[in-house]
This record gives sequence, structure tokens and C-alpha cells, in this order.
Amino acid sequence: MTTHAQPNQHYLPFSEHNHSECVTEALTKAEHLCVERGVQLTPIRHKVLELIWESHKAFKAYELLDRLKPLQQAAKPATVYRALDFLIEQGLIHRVESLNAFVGCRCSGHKHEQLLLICKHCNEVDERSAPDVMSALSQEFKQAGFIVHSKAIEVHGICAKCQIVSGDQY
Amino acid sequence: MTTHAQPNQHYLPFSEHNHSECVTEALTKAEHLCVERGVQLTPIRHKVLELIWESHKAFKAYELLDRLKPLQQAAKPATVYRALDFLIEQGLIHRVESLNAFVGCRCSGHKHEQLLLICKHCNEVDERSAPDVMSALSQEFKQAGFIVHSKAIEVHGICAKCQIVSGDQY
DNA sequence: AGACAAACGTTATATTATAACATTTGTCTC
DNA sequence: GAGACAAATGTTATAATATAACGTTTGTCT
Repeated sequence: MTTHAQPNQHYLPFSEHNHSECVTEALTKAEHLCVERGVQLTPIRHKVLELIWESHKAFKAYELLDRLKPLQQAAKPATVYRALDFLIEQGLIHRVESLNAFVGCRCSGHKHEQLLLICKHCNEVDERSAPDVMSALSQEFKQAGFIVHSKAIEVHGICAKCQIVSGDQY
Repeated sequence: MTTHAQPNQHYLPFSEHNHSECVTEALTKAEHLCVERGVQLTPIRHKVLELIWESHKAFKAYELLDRLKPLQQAAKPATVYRALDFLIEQGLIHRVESLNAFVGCRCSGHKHEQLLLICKHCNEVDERSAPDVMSALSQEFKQAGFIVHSKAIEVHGICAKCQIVSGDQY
């Protein structure tokens, strides 16, 4: 099995990909990274990551908690939030600020912020590295004399797939 | 008194501006806009807008509520959230998604999203129209076939002023 | 006066997140 | 193996953010 993701950009649209492969790849990659880094992808953290990868939609913390409970009797809010903190720290998931929700990161491995395209119709979140946007941003920071620690670049709208599926008034 | 803001970009740094003029201008502009649009900038909405403009820092809803109470006995969470909804709707304030907080909009008048530079040290929020960033974003949306409804572009770090003030380890 | 819509009052509760402290688990040392 | 330690997790409580639902007031139009 090939376990490493493509460089970064231009994934297949969610509709066309083999999601179970996609998940396996993400999890395998996460496992390897954690070993490399000497950090523990404990069973709880692994389960939460798996739950998040169930789809490309962003999950709320309490939705994850509900799904975690059957697998982990003792699960409480802190259980989930701790796992999420770890996964974010390791760059394995993104927090979607404008939704208070969490989504798997397809370009995981290092902490880095991407452009998130969030579809209001299907709720899927597409990440794009958007190099031109990022370099324009860098220019802007330089001009402003601003030292960046973190970015959240989140866009809400309708994805290409949903425009076709339901040719409405978007 | 001149009541209309400069086109958009390149305001004075907060440290150098005359804040009371800045507030007066923002409030006067808001009043005019609401008249033009036939919407009501009621006393409560006006007070909340004034409170937000007390500084260029983002305020939490419940902080605003605490400050509103002395001026408005009956103020409850709904009071504040309704006023905030109105002010956002009219493009008079921004919601800062990554802080769950609200900040006055200096380029108010129409709904439009700007780049927000949020200083972790002084907590002030600088808005920038960042045309190059926006046009790179538009390119990206076009490429992705994504129809945009709204954007949140929020960057956390240290502003130029704070780098000078405390020459630390930022 | 009556009808209506918009804003606001009021109560209750939902949702999101963290604090604080106890317990368990694994590892290292002696 | 006993003791010491750090990391992870368990557990209880509560803080912080936000909305729902319904009643009342106010102004305007007829």
C-alpha cells in the first residue's frame, strides 16, 4: 500500500475519490508522523482522528463526543477536547473557526494554514494551499510590519459539485 | 466636520490617531447610512456601536453586555446579540470568528470582508482591504468553481507597534 | 380604534469550552 | 520489585458563548 499523500494541491473532488483509501492513507500517515516525532497517537486520539475522517465535513466537538462514547465509555468533553488539541498541535486536523468545528487535514505533517472552502450545501471542506493567496498575504504582512503567528482563511459558499447537483439560486 | 472616511486603506496607526475623532466619524457615518437605508439605528443599537468603538480591540458579547447594563437596565444576552446582528448586517462591525468577538468596521457601509490583523499583545484589530490578496482569492475560487457567500480572513500575530514597544521574543 | 410590523423584554435553555484535581499507566532508576 | 516521575486519562463542576420562544411595547397606517 502506498502511504504518502501527493505533494499538496489538486486532490480529486470528494465525489470521485475512494474514501476508504483516503482515510487509510490519512491514518497511516498520522501514525508514522507520530512515531517519527516521538509523540503518542494513543487509542483515544486515534479514534477521534478516525471519527473526524469519516467524511470531509467538519464535525463539532460534541458530535464527536457522541460518536466516541460507544467506543470509549468514559468519554467526556475533556476527553474530546484534549484529543483535538493534540491533533491540531500535530497538524493532523484543522479547526474551522467560523464553525467551531474540526476537519481532517489532507496535507498534514506540519502546522500550516490553508485556505478552507466550506460548502453550505454539502458541508464539505476543501483545503487548498493557494500559493498565490499566501504570497499576497505575506506581502501584506510585510507592508504592515506584522509578525504572523497563525492564520485562519475560511470561505463559505457553494462548491462546484453542489452547483451542478441542484442548479438553484446560489 | 468632515464625516466621511478615506477610501479604504492606509489609516494612521492606532497609536497616532485622534480616537475621539475616529469614533465621532464612525458614529456619524453609521447614522447617515442607516437613514439612507431606511433602517433604524435605535438607541440600544447606537449604544452598542459606541461601546464597540471605545477601542480598536475586539469585544466579547458578554463584555459588551456588562458595559451596556448601566446604560440599559433591561439588557440581557438577547439584547446584545440582536444589536450585534443588526450592526453586522449593516456592515458597521466585523465579527472576529477566531475570537468570538466584535470590532468596529472602519470601512463600513457595505457588507464586505477584509483582512483582519489581530495583535496578540495589544489586542487591537487592524483591517486591511488587501486588494492583491482578494484578487488572488478570486482567482482561486474561479479555479475551484466555488461560489463565495462570505469570507473570514483572520491573522494572529504581533503588530508593528508592539514589536517596537517591547522588543521581545515574538 | 384596530391592525400590523419591528423592536425589545423576559425566561429558559442549548451549545461550546475549560478548570481543577484525582487516578492510571508506563518508564526509568535504584 | 519499590519508589519516583511524567504523560495521559478520569471525573466533577462550571464558565463562556449563543439562541429559542413567547410576551409586551411602540409607532405607523388605515
